[in-house]
Amino acid sequence: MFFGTLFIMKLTARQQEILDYLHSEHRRSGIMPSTREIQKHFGFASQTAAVSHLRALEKKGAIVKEERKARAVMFADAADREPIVDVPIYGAIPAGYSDDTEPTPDGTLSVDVCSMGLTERSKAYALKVRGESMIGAHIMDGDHVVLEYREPRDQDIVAALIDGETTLKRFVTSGRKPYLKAENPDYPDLIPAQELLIQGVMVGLVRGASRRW
Amino acid sequence: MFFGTLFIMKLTARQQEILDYLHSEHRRSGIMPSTREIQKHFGFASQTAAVSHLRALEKKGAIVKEERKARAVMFADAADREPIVDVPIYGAIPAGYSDDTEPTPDGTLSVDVCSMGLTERSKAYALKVRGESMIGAHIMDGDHVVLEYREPRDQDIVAALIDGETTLKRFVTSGRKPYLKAENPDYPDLIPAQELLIQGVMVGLVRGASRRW
DNA sequence: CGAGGAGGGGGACAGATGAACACTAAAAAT
DNA sequence: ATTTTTAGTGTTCATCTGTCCCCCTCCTCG
Repeated sequence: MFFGTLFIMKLTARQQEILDYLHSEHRRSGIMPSTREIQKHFGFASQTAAVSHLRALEKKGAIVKEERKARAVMFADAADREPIVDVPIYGAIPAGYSDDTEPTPDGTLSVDVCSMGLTERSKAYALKVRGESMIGAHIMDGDHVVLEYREPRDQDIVAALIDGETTLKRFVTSGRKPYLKAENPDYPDLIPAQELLIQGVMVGLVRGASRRW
Repeated sequence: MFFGTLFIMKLTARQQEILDYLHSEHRRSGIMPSTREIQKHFGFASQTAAVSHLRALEKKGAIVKEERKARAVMFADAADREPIVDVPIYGAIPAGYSDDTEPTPDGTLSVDVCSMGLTERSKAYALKVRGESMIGAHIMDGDHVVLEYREPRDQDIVAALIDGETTLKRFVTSGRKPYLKAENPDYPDLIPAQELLIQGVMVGLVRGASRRW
C-alpha cells in the first residue's frame, strides 16, 4: 500500500485501550506515561508489550513518536481535541462576590470547553443545586450547574444573591423592569432584579451518578 | 511566612519566561521540555540553571514536579485533577449492539470520572436525547446522557433498542417481570423488558450551552 | 502449508534525564 | 550590614527510559 501512513488505520480493541490510557493520562496530568508505566498499568510482565503497542499505534498513524526521547509521544489528531477547563465547585457563594479571596471550592469539575460553550478565558464555576426551586427548568437537587460571569440576558437562568444566599432563578426582562422568577410554584417568584447581585449565568449542567433518578 | 507554599507567590520576570516557555512547548507538542532542553533554549551554559529555576517555580506553587521522573512537570492547576475519559457521542445506536464496527461518533464528550462515578475501565458512551420522552425524569431534548454497559437495576434509566431505535426508558422490576416505563404520559410505557436489548445504563447527564432553557 | 500480524515474556544496553555538590556574583530583603 | 533570594557555571552520579534482541502462542490469509 503506497499511502498507508496517510490513513488512520483501524485500531484493535487493545490498541484503542492503550491509546485511551495515554490520552486520559496526558490530559489529566499533562505527563505522558513512559513505556514502563504503561506496562505497570496494564499489568504486562514485560516492557516489550507496551513498546510493541506503541509501535503499532505509530504504524497506524494514531501517534507520532520522537526517537530516543523520554515520554515523547504526540497524538496525531491533537488538533480536534477540545481543551479541558477546571471549574471549581462551590456549595454556595457567600456575600463577597468579586473579592480576591475566593471561597474554598468543594471540588473541581473538569469539562471540555466545547460541551459547555465556554471559552478558556471565561472564569466559570459550578454550583451544587440544593432544593427543587428550579425543577420546572429540569434542574434537580444535587445537580451541578456551571455558571459564567457575564451580563444576563432575557430568560437566562442566573445565580443571584438573595438574603445572603445564592439561589438559581430565571432572569426575565419581558416587562419594563427585570425580575427574577423561580421555576417552582412552591417558591416565591417575581423578585425585582434591582439591588440584587447576579453572580453568574448558567451555561451548562452536569448530573452525576451515585444518586437515584 | 509559615504557609508560603500554599500561596502562589509572585514570579520574577525570568521565572515567568521559563514558565511561558514550558507552557508554549507543552501546548504545541504535548511534550514537556527536559532540563537540558530548557538549558539549550535559554542558552544556559549549565544545566543547573534550568534545574534551579524549576525548583523556584515549584516552591512558588506554579508547577508541581514528580521526583526522578523524566519530563514530569505538571502545571499547578492540573496537579489535583481527576482522571478524564473521552466518551463518544452517538445520535443513536443502530441494531448491531455489541458488534465490533461501532458507529462513527458524532463527537466526543470529556468528563472527569469522578463526577459521573465512572471507572476508567468502563466503556461509557453518550447519547444525544431526542424528544421529551423522559421529561418526567428531568431529561430534556438535546441533553447528553452518559451511559455505561452493565446490568440494569430496578429504577435505573436505560437505553433500550425498541423497533430498531434507541430510546431512554426507566427499568422497573417491581412486579414479577421487568418492564420499561417512559417518563412522559404522552408516551407508551410498560413495555415488557424481555426480548429487548438494554444498550446501557444511565450514569450521568451533561446539558450544554447554545440552547435555551 | 507458510507468512505475517497481534499480543506477550525476559533480559541487556546505552543514551536521556533528574539530582546533587561546590562555587560565584549581583540583587533584594531584613 | 547581614542574610536570603535570584541567577548562574561546571561536573559527577544514579536512575529513568527507549531500544534492541531472541523467545513464545494464537490467529488469519493466501
